[in-house]
Order: sequence, then C-alpha cells, then structure tokens
Amino acid sequence: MSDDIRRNMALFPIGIVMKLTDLTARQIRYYEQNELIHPARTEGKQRLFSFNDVDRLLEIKSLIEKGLNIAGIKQVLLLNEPEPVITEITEKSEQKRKELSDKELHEMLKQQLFNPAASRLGEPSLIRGELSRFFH
Amino acid sequence: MSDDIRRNMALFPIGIVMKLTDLTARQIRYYEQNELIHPARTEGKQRLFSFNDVDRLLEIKSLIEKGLNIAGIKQVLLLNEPEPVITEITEKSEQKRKELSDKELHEMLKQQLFNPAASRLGEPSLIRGELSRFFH
DNA sequence: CAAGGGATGTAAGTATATCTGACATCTTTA
DNA sequence: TAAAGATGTCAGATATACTTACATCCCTTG
Repeated sequence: MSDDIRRNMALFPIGIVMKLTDLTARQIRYYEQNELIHPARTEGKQRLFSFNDVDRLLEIKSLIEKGLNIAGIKQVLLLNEPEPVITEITEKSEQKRKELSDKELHEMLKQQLFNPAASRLGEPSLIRGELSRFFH
Repeated sequence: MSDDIRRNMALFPIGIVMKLTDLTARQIRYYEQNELIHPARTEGKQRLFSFNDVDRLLEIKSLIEKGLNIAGIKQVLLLNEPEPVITEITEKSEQKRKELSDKELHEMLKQQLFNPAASRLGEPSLIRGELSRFFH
C-alpha cells in the first residue's frame, strides 16, 4: 500500500523516461494518447512519470517488439491489471477519490514518504536513509 | 553494489527535488556551490539528481534545521561517508574511474538495470516488474 | 495493385523549466 | 557597526517539453 504510493509518485520528466526505456517522445506520447499510460502533469502541463509508468512502458516496449499492436497491448495490460475489488463502499471511495486532487495526493505522499523533520522537531534524524526504502 | 548503482542514477530535475525536499532551487544550488552535493548534468547543463543526492539533501535540510552552518554540515557528511578503502589497486581503479565518462556509466547502468529485451530476444519477458527491484 | 489505417518521424511555433550572474535582504557574529 | 553567511529575487539566456500538422513506411484488405 505504502509501496504502491511510492511507485505512483510522479517523478520523471519525459527526457529521463526516454533514456530509461529507449522509447522516443513520440512513442510515449502516442501510447498516452491511446490510453496505455496516464502520466501525471505539472502545473505547466509537462508530463511527469512514476515508476509504475516507466515499468508499464517497458512492458509496452517488450510487447511492441513481439509484434503486438496497440489494441493487443491494451488487452494484455488489462489482463495484468489486478481486478479492482468491488466492495460495498464503492460509492464512498469513489467520492473520496474525487476529493483528492493530484496535487493534494502528492502532498500526502511526500509527507508519508519523507516524514519531514519540520513536523516533529526533536525527533532523532530518521530522515537519512529514508529513501533507501525505495530499494530492497 | 548494484544497489549502489541504482541509487546513483541521475534521474530527477531540480523541480522534482524541490518538491521532494521542500528546499528552494536557490538553496539546492547554493549547497552544490559549496560542494555538499554533486548532482550530474544533462548535455544541456541542467542538473540531474540521484536518489542519493535527494537523500543527502534531506540530511542537509535536517542539519540546517538544527542550526548547523555549511562548514558544520560538510564535516558531518564527511564523517558519515564510508571511508574509501585504500587498496593495492588504487592506481588501477583510479585509472578506470577516469576512463568512464558519466555518459558511458549511465549507459552501463541502464543496461544492467533494465536488461533490455532488444539484447536477447526470445527470452521471456523479465522486464515487467524489473523496476520493482527499486523497492523492497 | 491501390487505398486506407496504424505507428512513428519530423518540423514549426510556443510554452515551461532551468541556468547563471548580479544585487537585495536578513541574521549572526566578530 | 561591519563583515560574512544564507537565502530571496530578478533578468536574460538556454534547454526541455508541448501541441499540431504533415510526411513516411509498412500492413492489410478489397
């Protein structure tokens, strides 16, 4: 869950993603246009990709190389999606989702991730190494 | 070791780092100027930060909040640095270091990290989830 | 084979993000 | 009070990214 949050933080501009995936900007934008990915945006409308996005792009690339077309890839990606569990609270959670703008979410994530010293002074520095949770 | 590589990949532009650390661009640049951090650069000279850089900035911030000045922080960071082990091969490894431009290194890292399908076709898709190695 | 559609390249023009350098401001300390 | 340290702010330049439109290439299908 918290891991999920980390993997979904919008972090990378398209230039970095190009290097990480060896895809062109054209390709990446085209895949977005076809709804294979849904990167976040900065205030100025620049795309911002998460680890999940990059991961997904790598799978897309691999499928492209296997000869799949967009429609096929879309299917595969859908199959790999964990089914969103339909619960009683569906309405409520949907409500909640709407309440949280991307920006607010990002703020939350940041708090949760980095536990900034600002919040509780006097606490020993737990901050250093906090990022190591990104890795195994 | 490989973990080290991942943590040192130049990934983030300054804008993201600002959000992650709640430091201003001015502060980040000032700390670089005072050699507390050494972010990489793009071809166009834009700063690119690694996880290690961000981690370090978070520690710097925490020390700033404790009232340390730059000189003090530099000392603390030096102390926390694992001593570079002086071995017989010092000359050789120094030589090696010089041979690797940042760009070449980055290429290596990318290969090692993402094991691109392009290299060995026919191999089952190990790619999806590869990035999950970034997390525990 | 010709026509059409899918996937990507490329170019133009604009907008956003970042850079450096200089000067301003505020605080602490000698 | 003067000097030095840390940060804010502004300006002008450069880099990066955006959208839109058109071009190209390769398949597929009639």
